[in-house]
Amino acid sequence: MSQTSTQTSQIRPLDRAFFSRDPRRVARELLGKVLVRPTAAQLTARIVEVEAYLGEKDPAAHAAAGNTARTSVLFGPPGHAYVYFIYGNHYCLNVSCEPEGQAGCVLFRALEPLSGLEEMAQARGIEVRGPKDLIKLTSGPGRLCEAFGITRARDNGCDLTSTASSLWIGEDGYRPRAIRTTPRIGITKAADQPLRYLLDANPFVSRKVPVGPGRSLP
DNA sequence: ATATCGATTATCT
DNA sequence: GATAATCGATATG
Repeated sequence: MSQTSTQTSQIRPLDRAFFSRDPRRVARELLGKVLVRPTAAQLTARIVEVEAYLGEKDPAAHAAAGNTARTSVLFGPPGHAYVYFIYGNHYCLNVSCEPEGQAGCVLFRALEPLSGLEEMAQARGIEVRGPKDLIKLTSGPGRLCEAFGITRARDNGCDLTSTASSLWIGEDGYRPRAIRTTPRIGITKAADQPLRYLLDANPFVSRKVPVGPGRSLP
């Protein structure tokens, strides 16, 4: 039994207005929603950790470089997939937010797999034998993209509000209990702002939450 | 348990 | 030419 299963498995898409808002608001409300890849196996996974990027004025955001070939999707209409390649190795998935012209987005950092786990394991190239291995499926922005077969060539610009898309976001009635925020992971600029959102105590989040104010001995 | 490090390439300065 | 919204392996306590 998964951590966040629900009675029905009916999944309905989110509308464009949901994404046409401040990325912080979208990030918070995206927790508990479901990412869907309609393959034969029907890949679905619950969103348990995301980060907000605030557009051109956010030094940590790719959009800070302006509207370029790489970032053009961010400046387009909301609800579309922005996929980029990083460290010569990994893809990361975002969804564009705010009205067209504004470049805010939300990065997907961790998912809890719900269905199609065998196909995810195959895509990840790992064997699932216990809960520890299950976490390695979709816990981390690079891992979840590999599990879902997400690449820039295939998915960048995809409309995530349409069930006709090969990748979309829906909701199944699940309501998160406790939501927590922390600083964003792996960035150097604007690293102090608490723009990472996660489901508290969910085992699939990519890193443990810092305990308290970092105290070190003098 | 945490720390450090190498891989590998698109993108920007 | 330097850097990067990461991962997995290896080293060390």
